[in-house]
Order: sequence, then structure tokens, then C-alpha cells
Amino acid sequence: MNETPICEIESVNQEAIEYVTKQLCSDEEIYRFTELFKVLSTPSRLKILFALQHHELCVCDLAIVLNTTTSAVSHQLRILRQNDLVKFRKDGKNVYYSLVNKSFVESILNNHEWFGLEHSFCTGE
Amino acid sequence: MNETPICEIESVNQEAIEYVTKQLCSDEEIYRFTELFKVLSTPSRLKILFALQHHELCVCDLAIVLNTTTSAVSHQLRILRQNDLVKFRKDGKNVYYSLVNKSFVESILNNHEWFGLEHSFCTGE
DNA sequence: TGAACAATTGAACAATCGTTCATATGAACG
DNA sequence: CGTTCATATGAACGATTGTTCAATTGTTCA
Repeated sequence: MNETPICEIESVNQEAIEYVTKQLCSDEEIYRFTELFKVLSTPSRLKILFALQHHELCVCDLAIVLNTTTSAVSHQLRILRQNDLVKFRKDGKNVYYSLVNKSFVESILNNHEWFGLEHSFCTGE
Repeated sequence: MNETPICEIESVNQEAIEYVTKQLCSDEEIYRFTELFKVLSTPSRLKILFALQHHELCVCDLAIVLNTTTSAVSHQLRILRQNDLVKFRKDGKNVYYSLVNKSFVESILNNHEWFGLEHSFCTGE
């Protein structure tokens, strides 16, 4: 039985641990980072954001663009709404969605070299 | 029974759909985006990246900083390794991990205004 | 060689998540 | 009103995931 899963204090770099720990974000701050990354981590939601970058679209339009159902799109739009990434306006029976902060999605695209991608796709050029 | 879950073609903005669809990334490109966001979307992995930003650390050190087990850290380090986010060097029994691309993590921090955060935390200032 | 220890790995578990299906809401229009 | 259609919602399902536990690898050192 191993009561202390972590190694003995003698064998680690105590100074580095203290320094790094002091620099580290709080759990709450880390959580806010990861929550946004989680929203961006599914193809369906990312496609919605990329699509809305070019034009506002209703739920029906988005379902066609993503080749899925309006129900699936609506569920994902709710999550994007809750995270203040998209807003909507109602026009009769239709609900048109658009980006809350267009420059946010653009900045993701502009940093696409992060992803080791070679081409400047997703920009339509 | 509803054979066509998507609305009729007459009621959507056909031009917008065609335009947006043409601008949209390929599925493969979208997938590469989301895969990286997925790696960044858990507190344990993000903490590891933030910790390594300030100093290289062995698995044991990281377990102490994250207040978890070496096993949990090692599992997450494997994922970070597979995504080319961290590298390692061996020194006796210890394995020291560091960032492959320091500017990558820094660029995340520099863009923290994305997250609606008010303070410049995580920078140690 | 054998004990000690850092690190890795695989199986298993609980928890989370995205989609699907069925149903409900709500507006337009005859 | 009642029908139609766009959208939203809730339950349920399968799939994925992060952690835990147990076991293993590989190195150091006496």
C-alpha cells in the first residue's frame, strides 16, 4: 500500500515547484479558460462559428450548411448562446443567428499557424 | 412522419447558404482545429502547460503542483506529447518535461481578453 | 543482484457529451 | 380557430474521456 503517491520531497526541485505554483492561475481562472476551449472543441460548434463569420443564418440554414438536423444545430446554438459567442434576432418564424464578437473568431483564424497548418484556408482566399 | 427534417428550400436564404458553404473549411481542417482545442479544454492539461511555461518540471514535480498523482499527470503528458505540445529529456530516474513551443502558450495568455477576463493574471505580474 | 523509486501503462469506472427522436412552443396565415 | 412550419426542449442512447488502481518498466545505488 502506497500512502504517498507523490515522490519524496528530497528528490524534487522544491524551488521550481514553489515558483511555478506561485505563477499559476487560480482554479477558477483555469476553469474559465478550459470552458471556452471546450465550446470550441467540437466540429459542429466550430463550423457554426465559422459559418456565421461570413453571414448571419437561421437555424434552418445552418442545418443545411452543416448537413445535419435543425434539432442538433439548435442544441449547439444554445451552448454557444450561453457562452456569449452568438446572438440572435427573430424575424417571423425564423431566428437568425450571428456572432457576438466577430473579431474573436477571426483571431482564431489568424492564429491558425498554431495548428501547424500550412495553408491559409478558412479565409476564403 | 417527417422525411425532411430540414425546412423547405423556398424558405431559406439560398445565396447565403451557398456563399457560406463555399467559405467553410473542409471537414479535415475543422477536425484539426477542434482536436487542439480539445487538448486545451481540461484543467489538468492546461495547468501543465501553464506550469511548464515558467520552468521545466519532472512528472513528480507536476504531480505536486497540480495536487494529483504521477499516474494522472503521466497520462495527460502522453496526450500533450502526442499533440507536439511538450517534449522531455531524461535525467537518471527523472523525466523532465518542457514546452515544445513556448510562444504558443504565451499567445494563449496574451489573448486572454477573449475570455472576458478583467485581470492579467497567469502572467505573474 | 536486489531494493528503492520515478515513470509508464492498461483495465475499469464514473461522468460528461453530442446526437437522435419525440414532443412542445410560437408565429404566420387562411 | 386550426393548420403549417421554424425552432426549442427533454429524455435517452452510445461514445468518449479523465481519473484511479494495480502492475510493469527502467534507472540508480548499495
